[in-house]
Amino acid sequence: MSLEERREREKEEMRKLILDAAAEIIFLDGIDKLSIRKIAERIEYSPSIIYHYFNNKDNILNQLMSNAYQKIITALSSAKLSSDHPVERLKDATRNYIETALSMPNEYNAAQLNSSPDVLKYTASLFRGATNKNPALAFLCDCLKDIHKNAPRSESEIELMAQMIVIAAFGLIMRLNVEAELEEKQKYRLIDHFVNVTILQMAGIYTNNMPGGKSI
Amino acid sequence: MSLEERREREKEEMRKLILDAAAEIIFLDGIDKLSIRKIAERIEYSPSIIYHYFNNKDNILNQLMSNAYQKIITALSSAKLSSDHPVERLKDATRNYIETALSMPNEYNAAQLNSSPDVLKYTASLFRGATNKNPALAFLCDCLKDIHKNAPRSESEIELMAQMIVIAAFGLIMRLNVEAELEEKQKYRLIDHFVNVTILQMAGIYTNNMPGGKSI
Amino acid sequence: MSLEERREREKEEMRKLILDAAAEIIFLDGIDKLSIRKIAERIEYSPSIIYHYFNNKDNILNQLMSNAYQKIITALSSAKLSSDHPVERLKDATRNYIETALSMPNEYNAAQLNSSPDVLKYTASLFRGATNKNPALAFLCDCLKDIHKNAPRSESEIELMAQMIVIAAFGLIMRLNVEAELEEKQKYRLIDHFVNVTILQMAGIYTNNMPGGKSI
Amino acid sequence: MSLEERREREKEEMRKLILDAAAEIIFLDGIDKLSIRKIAERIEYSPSIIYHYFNNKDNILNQLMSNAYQKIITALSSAKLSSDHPVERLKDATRNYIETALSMPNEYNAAQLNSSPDVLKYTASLFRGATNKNPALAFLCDCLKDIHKNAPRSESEIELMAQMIVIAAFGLIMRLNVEAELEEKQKYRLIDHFVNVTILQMAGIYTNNMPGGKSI
DNA sequence: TATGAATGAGGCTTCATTCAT
DNA sequence: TATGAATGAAGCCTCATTCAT
Repeated sequence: MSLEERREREKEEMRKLILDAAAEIIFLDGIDKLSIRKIAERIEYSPSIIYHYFNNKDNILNQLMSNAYQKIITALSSAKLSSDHPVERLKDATRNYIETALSMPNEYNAAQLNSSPDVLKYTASLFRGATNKNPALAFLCDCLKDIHKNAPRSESEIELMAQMIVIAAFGLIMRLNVEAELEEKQKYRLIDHFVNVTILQMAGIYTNNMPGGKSI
Repeated sequence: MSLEERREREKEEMRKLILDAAAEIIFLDGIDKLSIRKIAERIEYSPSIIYHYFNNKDNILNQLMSNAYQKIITALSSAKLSSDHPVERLKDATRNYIETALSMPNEYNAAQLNSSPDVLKYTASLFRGATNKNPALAFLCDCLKDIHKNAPRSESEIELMAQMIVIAAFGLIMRLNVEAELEEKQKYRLIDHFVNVTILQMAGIYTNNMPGGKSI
Repeated sequence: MSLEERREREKEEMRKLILDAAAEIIFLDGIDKLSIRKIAERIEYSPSIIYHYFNNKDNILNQLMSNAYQKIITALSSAKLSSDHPVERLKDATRNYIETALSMPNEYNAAQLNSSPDVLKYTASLFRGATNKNPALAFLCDCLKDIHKNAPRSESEIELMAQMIVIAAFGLIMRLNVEAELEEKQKYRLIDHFVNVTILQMAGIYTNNMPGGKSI
Repeated sequence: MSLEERREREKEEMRKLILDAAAEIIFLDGIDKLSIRKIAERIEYSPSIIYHYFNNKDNILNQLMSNAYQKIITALSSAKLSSDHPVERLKDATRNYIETALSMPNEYNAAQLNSSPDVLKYTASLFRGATNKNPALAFLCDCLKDIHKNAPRSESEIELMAQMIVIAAFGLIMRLNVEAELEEKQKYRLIDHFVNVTILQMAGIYTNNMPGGKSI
């Protein structure tokens, strides 16, 4: 079986090569400039060969989207051990998530705006019970439970809270990508406020008062 | 003048026909699948005639975007007079906004995800001082000021709050559009929670406690 | 008949209007940018009406070409009376011709490069006996005969001489138009040399020696 | 390598096929009627395949122009060794040049009337010092220097002379192409006169007298 | 006389995909 | 496994021309 294994491995490498090239093109030119020809050019093969590794262009795109999502999840989990205090963990993770997403705007947009089942498998967050399938939600729920451990909420309440946070973070990232000309300073002002204030409000922590205004 | 008037009316109708067709295509296939050819096919005219009514494809798109924008603004302002109580007004307006946006998903997406200056002129919300240019933000700020009239916040704090709300609403709408297969029930659960709880948290109203859990 | 006459006059005026507009477009944008629509725009009528005055675009073009040629001929004849001395007249006329042609490069090119019989009727210069049809040749032949009146050449010889001059002048103008980036100074150096030396050589006047080199 | 070689050869053949078709179209309809579609039709392939062999339409045109240029240069240089006597060489070369040009009228016209820098690189003849860049001028200057070696002229005078000859030859070729209906007999009469008389006059050889009239 | 609507052909070009080799 | 040739559909757009009014 060694031969077949090696073949499979080589095939896998080629697939990766193609996906990387595609990712680069998307990063540089945007998703609708991606074409089989451009991929072929970049990997220095002929366009036709790509069809040996993927059925068609959509296939490639879907693979790509899922991969992008994986990256973000990985980034998220790096925050898992960051602090004992759940609120700190929540803030760290959110900031991580936002920054990772902003570092690969095209893939993030493409993945998060893609409605194909292949991609939604990874990105869907709104259905009831999504926590069990979606690591980002799962992580948030853990934090939220921890935060409210003295006056426990129902699973359902916690999930809704987490979903609202995910939704809002998504909105922030998306608009920052769209309004790309925004000044850096204002960009970080918004992110800071989101992480330091808004999330905590959504997590049900803050009272009436803003946090002393110093961060504003 | 009757002749000329009738002609003008007919021209306007044709323009509307074209715009409707375009909207439908965007709705079905997404914005980057819109083409002059597809529009022509749908209205059962030759492609060239479209250039009789619009200078070029971008023209059509811009018209479409600004129409979408108008609809939303109209929806918003209908909430203006809805109630004396600012919290109610806030909730009404948000719900209105969300529902209007969801009623024309692809136009909304197209408008809100478009980075061209022409469109951003209407949709940009994140820059400092956006309140002065963006009616949705302006409306939110008015409510927020009213809500906090007993312990006034700075203009800047209020704007940030409003921006966070806009961002979150945008995130919600966007994800609902992407996860279009979501069950209706869950969809309205999320919207209700957003309008009845999340917004109020973001507006700095709610304390630690959820509102009795009745809406969950 | 007064009514019909007036109608005809008005029709003629419209035709002129159209031709003028066409000429202007050709002058500004070059001949292959000429279109019925552009003409219509310029005269502030609808494109269709143009077909009331001309059968088609080619018609317009042909009319235009002949007109351009007429202008040049007119310019030529202004030299007719310039001097008693035939050599001076020859030089004057040639310079006039060249300068008029250079002042309307697009029309000149278009007219002179057009092979349609309608235009050739005016521009053809090479056939035997062309002198009788072509005023430019006729004028040249007159000068040449005058110049050589002491040792008369045959009509045929004179015509050949004139044709060579016409050909050469045409070559000069054409290349100056093509090599439009040429420095002004060099441009006039070439024209001067052509008028002061080359023509005289072709007219059989000069001997071995250049004219003292002062003009070079 | 045989496979690759054969492929390359076939590719070259296809390129030639395309260029020939283009030349034919230009010959029949003029340069601004050339289109990818027409070429495709003529070679009985689909339009898109043409982009497999050339990057774009301009590419094809440029190839065509430079081929035309090469042909002429080759024709010219074949006259280089034709005779010891410089006057004979001058006459031979000129005749060669004219005949080569007339054998590919539309390519010649297209090349010589093209104002794009890419083409002018090859065809520009009027600027001061053009002799150093333009083989045709260079060849002429060599002859002229040789002819006048007993009473040398300045480089500058020689270049002007050569330029006048080039201009006149260009004018002759061009008008022969435009007046394509001219009788063969008259056509050769003009060429003969140009080569046997006019050039020599322009080269500063002939005196007052025509060469015995025998050629007329 | 004059118009606006409409078309079909044609302009360049890019692309996903198939197929023979 | 890999290639190059080839196509047909599609992208945007311009134009000459016709026709009903």
